[in-house]
Amino acid sequence: MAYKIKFDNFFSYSFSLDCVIFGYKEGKIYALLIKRAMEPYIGEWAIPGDLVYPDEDLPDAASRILTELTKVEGLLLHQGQTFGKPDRHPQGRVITNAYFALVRIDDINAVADSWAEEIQWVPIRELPQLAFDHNEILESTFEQLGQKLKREPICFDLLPVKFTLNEMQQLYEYAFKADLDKANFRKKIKPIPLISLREKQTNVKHRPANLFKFDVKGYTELVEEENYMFRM
Amino acid sequence: MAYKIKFDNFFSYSFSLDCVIFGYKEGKIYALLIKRAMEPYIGEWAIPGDLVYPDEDLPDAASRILTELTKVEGLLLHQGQTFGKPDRHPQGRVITNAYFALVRIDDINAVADSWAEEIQWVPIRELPQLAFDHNEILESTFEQLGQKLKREPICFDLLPVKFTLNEMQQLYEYAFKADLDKANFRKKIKPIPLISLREKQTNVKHRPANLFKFDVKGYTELVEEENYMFRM
DNA sequence: GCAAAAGTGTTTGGATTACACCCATGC
DNA sequence: GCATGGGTGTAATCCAAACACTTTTGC
Repeated sequence: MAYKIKFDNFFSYSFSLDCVIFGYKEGKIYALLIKRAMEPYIGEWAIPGDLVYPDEDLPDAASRILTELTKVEGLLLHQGQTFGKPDRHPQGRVITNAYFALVRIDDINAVADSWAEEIQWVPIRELPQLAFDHNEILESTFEQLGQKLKREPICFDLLPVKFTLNEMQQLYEYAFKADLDKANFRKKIKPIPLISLREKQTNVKHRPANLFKFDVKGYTELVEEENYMFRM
Repeated sequence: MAYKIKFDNFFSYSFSLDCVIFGYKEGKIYALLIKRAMEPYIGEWAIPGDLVYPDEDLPDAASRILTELTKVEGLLLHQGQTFGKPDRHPQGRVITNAYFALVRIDDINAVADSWAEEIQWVPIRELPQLAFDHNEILESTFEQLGQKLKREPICFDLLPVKFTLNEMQQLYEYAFKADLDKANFRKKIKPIPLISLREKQTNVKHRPANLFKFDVKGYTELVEEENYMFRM
């Protein structure tokens, strides 16, 4: 059965990469969407993506897309699912692989350029109808983000460098669609090495919360020396 | 930046699918490998895989490969990672997606045909050097299997239909490279709906163990009616 | 009886839960 | 003072680990 069709005839596929950019703000997780400035699906909202260049490795293509859109460099990218329905792209057989990046919304200044007419941060639970099979891609990728939030300390890539414990709690509440008890949440995160800054929230009309930052070095040591496993 | 190169020039990639077939026997998890009967890497051990046909969806291609090799049909297939280093295939840009299937070793009778000179079940922790980047693919896929074994009742796809609790325990011990306490293991699986058959092991030189089978209907009801979550 | 593995019960300590209470700030 | 969230303590409960013990089979 195999290889009945001449091997070379198979070099007629295209391969793209869709880069889901997640951000977090005021209790909601957002995805960065673009309004497409080109066919197909011109004028519709979509995940930023591009074809993979002939000599480009997949993570490099994901970095490139992220950097072009947000000017952010050097971020860790996570591979998601691959989508390849024969008819998913109107112009031919294009298989696409989702990648996702976690960014601090306030640190980046995404601008629409040749990519897009317009860009927009949309709460992941309030998505409009998207181009291609991008609703499916985004849902599956968010699901995977949820899995990773449980076992890797990547919430700190979404939170501001200095954050309050309540901001952290709300991130998990949104991701898992669950209400958490404040006291219990704080007991649970006790083993995570956080540096308590001697700084407080400002401009709040209630008792200001303490600011923390993630202790990357302490975390690495914990993992290496005491076999610590992050779990939420 | 985007689309500087003419779109059509991009339709020069090929896309393949590698289908990792996992089986379980006597305390070890195995993968089914083929000895390649064609170039490239002729004569070397590899994961069975094939190019995806132009009008074929990815899960269909995975099913096709599985069926051609093992004659087993209708199994659930799980998507794994995608591998796309530009130089991973000597004959051009071939991006590949791993899929994995779980089978009962004794139920299938895999035969080498046009695919392969020879086929072999190899314990996943004792792999030889493989063709392409297949060592990397297999390790990543086994890692993913481990993740799924923790949160989905898929161990029953690997175990014989009638199995002993010790066989089940040993599967988890191999997957997680850990020794488990018998009494505690049995307490842990208490909530999983198993049907205790009125049958015992035969041909053992010690007290024969009771045989069980997974209660699919009971499991589905538990999930739907009581929001049960499988967890190991 | 003995070896080998099946199968079950008890104890203990640590984690999770629910809930109550006090604290600091703006107005 | 009061509203609003920040921040902490306690008791009850559940769960997991450690370990001991009994049972059933072949030889």
